[in-house]
Amino acid sequence: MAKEKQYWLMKSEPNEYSIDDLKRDKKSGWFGVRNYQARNYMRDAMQIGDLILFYHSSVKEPAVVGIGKVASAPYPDKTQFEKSGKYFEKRATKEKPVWLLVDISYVKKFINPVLLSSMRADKKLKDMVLLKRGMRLSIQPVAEKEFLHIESLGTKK
DNA sequence: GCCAACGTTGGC
DNA sequence: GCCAACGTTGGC
Repeated sequence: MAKEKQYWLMKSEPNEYSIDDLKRDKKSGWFGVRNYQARNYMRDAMQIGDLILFYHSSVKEPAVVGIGKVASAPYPDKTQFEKSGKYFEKRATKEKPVWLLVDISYVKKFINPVLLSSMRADKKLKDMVLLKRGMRLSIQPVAEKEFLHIESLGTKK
């Protein structure tokens, strides 16, 4: 049941977890997602090998800053069991976890961050989920042609 | 720091 | 099951 490769965009605040953190760690669990739609993408849709646009949000110049890759099957987010942590989920049990996540591995950091403002101005990206009004979902599907275009913008000298 | 747009919660 | 109130996200 090998499906075609899929593409995603995942937002992170760089003071929480940045592309440089991922570069250092090589691989990391995507902890702390507490939105059902984002969880469902990780739990039901993502496949090992899918590529990720790594996006920095809540900064002066929001931008896609690099690429990652889905590196695991979904598994329970351990932070939901940490009673004193901010991600604690009282409805969750070990048998029935509420929140699942996948591991993301580092692929590359862009030479040129692709700014949100330049993506908005780019006709080729006019249908991107990210650019839709009111869109704040932290994990979003990305079309292949959008992914390839952003990758070329980010990596060209 | 503001605030629009969403998502979640909880009373009824 | 509705919906008002509240909380959060995230660009500006």
